[in-house]
Amino acid sequence: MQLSELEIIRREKLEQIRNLGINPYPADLFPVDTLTSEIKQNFEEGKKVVIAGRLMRKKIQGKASFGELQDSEGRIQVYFNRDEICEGEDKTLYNDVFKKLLDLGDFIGIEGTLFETQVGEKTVLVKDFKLLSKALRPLPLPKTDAEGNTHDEFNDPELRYRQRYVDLVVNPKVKEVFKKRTKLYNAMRTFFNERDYFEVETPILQPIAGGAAARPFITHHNSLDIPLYMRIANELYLKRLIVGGFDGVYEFSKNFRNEGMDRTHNPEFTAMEIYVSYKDYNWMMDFCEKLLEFCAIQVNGTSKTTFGEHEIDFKAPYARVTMADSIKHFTGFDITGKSEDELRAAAKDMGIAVDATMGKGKLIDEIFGEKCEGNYIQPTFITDYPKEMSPLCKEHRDNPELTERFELMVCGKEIANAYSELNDPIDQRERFEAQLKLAEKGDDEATAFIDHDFLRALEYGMPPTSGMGIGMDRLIMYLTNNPSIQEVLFFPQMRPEKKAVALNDEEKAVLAILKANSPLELNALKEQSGLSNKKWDKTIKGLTKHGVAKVEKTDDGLFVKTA
RNA sequence: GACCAGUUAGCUCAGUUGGUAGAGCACCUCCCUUUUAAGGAGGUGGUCCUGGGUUCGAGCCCCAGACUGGUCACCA
Repeated sequence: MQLSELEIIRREKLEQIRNLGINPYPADLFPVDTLTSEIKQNFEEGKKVVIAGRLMRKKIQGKASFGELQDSEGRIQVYFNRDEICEGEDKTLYNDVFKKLLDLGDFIGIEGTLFETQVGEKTVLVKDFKLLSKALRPLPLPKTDAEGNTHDEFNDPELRYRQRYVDLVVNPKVKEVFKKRTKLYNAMRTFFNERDYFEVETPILQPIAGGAAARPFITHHNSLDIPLYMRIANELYLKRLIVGGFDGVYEFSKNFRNEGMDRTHNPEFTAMEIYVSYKDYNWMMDFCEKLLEFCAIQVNGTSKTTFGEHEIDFKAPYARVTMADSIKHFTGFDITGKSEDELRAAAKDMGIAVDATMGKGKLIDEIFGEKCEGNYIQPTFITDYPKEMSPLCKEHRDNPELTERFELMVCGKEIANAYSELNDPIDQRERFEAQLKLAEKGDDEATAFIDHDFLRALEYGMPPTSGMGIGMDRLIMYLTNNPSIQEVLFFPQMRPEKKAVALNDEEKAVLAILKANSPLELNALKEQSGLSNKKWDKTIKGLTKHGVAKVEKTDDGLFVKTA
């Protein structure tokens, strides 16, 4: 590995620290008793504190210095005075360890007392400090000026996502996003647990990837010698638990879909799914709007949130519009009672690309997606979806062409999807068979396998149940005003960083000679390689460049050795 | 998948018609005992994303590729 000048300097300092008898990575606990936030909130002149964190600023002014210590809560100014730290004659701890050997980013522990400087900055007067962990790589160091402008911000998205640990250290706003994410989870758990709904865990490795239509990741179990799929949804398992007698179950489900990536799609993402027995989708709408109002307030302190140019209010209740009314409102076309051909002609008139394979449901869905969906900025329930789009949803009590389904639209995108769950096992089997036929015809949105065990469960009887799924990543994007899913995932999926260093044939051959006999005199190696002058030159340069071989000059001549 | 943009020091970025690669911060040396994005003086640091090509000469022009971001398409 090629080290930069800065990294070499830090490694040399590490050696010097060891030479002073200081362990740069001590094992023993450090008795932290205060966080920087507590110091700021309950400031008390002269109070003794023990704090720890990264040294993030170091301004040496001769025999005294200011610094900044960053812990999990933020930063506090620290003041290093030579004679406070070194009471005797030996000033090594200040002059050498602090001034020369400590770098920005190093973890240190500090014992000190609180005071305010002449300009009124709350500060820890350092009485003693201890190196807790040496940082060998330099951190980027954004700075904020008096007007709040950030200079040299660490803002390259590629570096930020690939090295999220660095992003979190130097960009405090990033940490806030993830704190809110966890607050959202906690708020939901509180809301559900208060109602005695039961948090469960269901299989991620599934023999049939059911519950949604998406391409799964496939893997293989060696001792069973069967394929297994990473779940694309957990719906069918939660319903089995309702069959088993739980009144309400929920799960935060990491789902995996082997599809394209963009700023709203990551191959793994989180859905919250909840199923409650003896309820229907009307009840679930009431539940959903109360839940989201509660969550927004828990996360942001208010039901209002800003997303891009929009201000959204999650305060309940939300408007409820049937899909037919929505289409009538935005296109003037009434879909009720229309035949497939009439729908296709209408869609075509609206400029929507249609083809002969599209059924009624698909046509309606296209019209809605094209002409209506994007208009719903404030939270709005769209209800009563066409039957063929919803194979797990109960038929509408008033209209056999529709289902008892709603989606919650916010900023033109779906964030929740809910049904009165289909619990008629015969109907369910027929819907699965219909899906199977669609899949055989080549519709890749249709589910190609029938989960017979799920049908068996339904045959034992599932109570009337309403279920809902919420896209957690999308919801937290709204609540933190982030237009990209990568900003709300700690470690978004990225392409592999680098291809492995590829050596060419000459380089491989020379390396093989060298490995058998290292170090080797340079000219001897050259002769053994049998390469022409030019080839040799290129090859040895390539090897040193890749850091696999090293040329050293001694009094006896030039020697090559493996790195 | 298509199109557009980007990739230069640890970080953020300049880089003129193709002619010895720059700044700020960071880093190193020296001075400085209540400063605060930035005290003073001096200095070090480069795979200009990779590989080809054009050229006397390429960070810059041409071709191919990698990665990233954006828009669109596809996909819940």
